[in-house]
Amino acid sequence: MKKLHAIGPFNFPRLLVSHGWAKLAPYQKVEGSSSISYTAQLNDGQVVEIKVSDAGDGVYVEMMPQLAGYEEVVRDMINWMFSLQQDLGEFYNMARDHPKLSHVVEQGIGRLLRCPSVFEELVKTILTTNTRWTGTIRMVDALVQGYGKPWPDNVQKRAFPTPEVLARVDLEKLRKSAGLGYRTPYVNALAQDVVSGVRDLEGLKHSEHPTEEIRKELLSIKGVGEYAAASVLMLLGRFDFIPVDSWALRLVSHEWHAGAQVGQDEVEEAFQTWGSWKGLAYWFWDWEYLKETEG
DNA sequence: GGTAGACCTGGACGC
DNA sequence: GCGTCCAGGTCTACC
Repeated sequence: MKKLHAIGPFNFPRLLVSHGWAKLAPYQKVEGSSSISYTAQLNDGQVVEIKVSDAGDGVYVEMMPQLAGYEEVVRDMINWMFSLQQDLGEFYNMARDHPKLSHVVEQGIGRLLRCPSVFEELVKTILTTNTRWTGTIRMVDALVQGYGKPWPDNVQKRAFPTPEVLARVDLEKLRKSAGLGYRTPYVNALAQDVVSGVRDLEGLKHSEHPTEEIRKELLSIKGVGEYAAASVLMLLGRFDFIPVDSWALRLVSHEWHAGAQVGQDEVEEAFQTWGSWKGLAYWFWDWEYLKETEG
């Protein structure tokens, strides 16, 4: 078991619930513990199970089977997925004395759980659009079960399908078996663009291009609109835009407009002062509306 | 640039 | 059990 340190402060349990990704395959909660596992397909095609547990100031990582020569690959993967090297110091300095955000500093929250690849991030995000959360879970599960490579030790566990597999899939079969509906050609086209080299999605992780440029690149993907682009930007560690969905409109409406109908402009305006941390401020805001609806 | 309608599915609801 | 309606973002055609 290997320990990886995080840039502090770090809150593992809160990272797992930072958004819904932990509930989507091939992430899986480890029964009877606070750990999480992820079934990963390595670059050479081997499938491993990676168990990640809380280590206080970082995480413990266990790869099964323990393959020699892959320590660095797995370390980089986990560092990225759990945002271990993300420095939120500047955001914390802004949030520290703010009544709606001081809790992020006190609790060491603000990181978002990621997928190992931007391709997987985008496919999952496309599958969150125009559907309920239960629909997203169903579609992702069907994709993984239908097209993911199995872990040899337990074939019930499968990795997320590669772009190569989704690029050459039978569209009608994908549409029906995974229930992706009209999203089917979007996922297939994205996979084809990755395989053909038209898009270098993984290069976006460490790109030095301005956020607006990356946003335009994301918006050029069929099925990715403003909400989806902003969501993926957040997962890339860029918080200049807010993923405005119907829920965001509801929250802002109740927080600042007494329940009156609002649009994207009002949401952006509400967080204008947070500059390049806008998205994160929105995401972890202490919403009055949530307290009301939770009773 | 703005707007309306279509896309697709599952769940809620009424009968 | 069946039919209808609705919610959820994005795309496309049209103005």
